[in-house]
Amino acid sequence: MELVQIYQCLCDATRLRIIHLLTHGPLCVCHFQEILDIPQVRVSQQLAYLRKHGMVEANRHANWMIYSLPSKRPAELEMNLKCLQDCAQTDKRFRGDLRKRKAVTTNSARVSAALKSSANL
Amino acid sequence: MELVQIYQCLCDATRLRIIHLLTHGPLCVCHFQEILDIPQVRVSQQLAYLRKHGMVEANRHANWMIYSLPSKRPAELEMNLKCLQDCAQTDKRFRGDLRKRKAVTTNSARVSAALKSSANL
DNA sequence: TCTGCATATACAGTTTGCTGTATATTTAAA
DNA sequence: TTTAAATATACAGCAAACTGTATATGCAGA
Repeated sequence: MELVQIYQCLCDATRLRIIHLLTHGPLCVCHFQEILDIPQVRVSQQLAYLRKHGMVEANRHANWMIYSLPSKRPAELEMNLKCLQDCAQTDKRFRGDLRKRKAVTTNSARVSAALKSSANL
Repeated sequence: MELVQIYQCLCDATRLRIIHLLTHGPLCVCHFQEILDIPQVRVSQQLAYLRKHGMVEANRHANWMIYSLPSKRPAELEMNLKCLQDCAQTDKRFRGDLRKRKAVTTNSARVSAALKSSANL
């Protein structure tokens, strides 16, 4: 993976929030929708972009598509994800996303089983 | 500085090489031109983009414009620059740029004085 | 097999960005 | 004050990306 492609994936606010959320574990589309508070189309479109660029992996569980970071990650991606996590810690928006994330994932019992079985972090 | 803006500055191959070069110290436009082997216009345009986004600072020394990273850098920028340096170490292209950089800066005695007086790294 | 839910894709409009050509600006020196 | 060197800007063409509307796909249950 080219370094510049990593930055291309991170250079849009929505994608950046998606990737940041994924550094804390897999999520399904409906979760992104709720956490980010944006229409389903936009979530799917950005996820398609990230998939196309090898930045995320998708696994279907019944009706839900569970997205996660690639299980095998080149060094430069790993470093940048770590850097992103560090930077996000002091940012209001990212912290808010994580708060919502916790609320959303603990409430949806049906999906959480699928999430667990997809966890590769 | 917003994190996403940092990634926007790094998401173009030319800009990425420019920023990487600057992590090793200030340079003037003609140096970029020679190291990157691209026309002067493109260098100036990308530098204008970076300046507009607060990613570089410019100082005139006689005919030359010396570009450098901002003297005061927020934490998230500092972290990402460090990460970039780490990632670049194993990349052929970036290593080649640094090799050229060394050759170019040691050869142009006239400009090197200006470079030294601008060094804030 | 029909229905509903979750998600994806097609398409179009608009914006942003990259590049090249031409021209302008700034500075030092003759 | 003219000239040349270094750099910047204006403009246009084209490609890429973001967004919304509409529609399609895949899956599970009745």
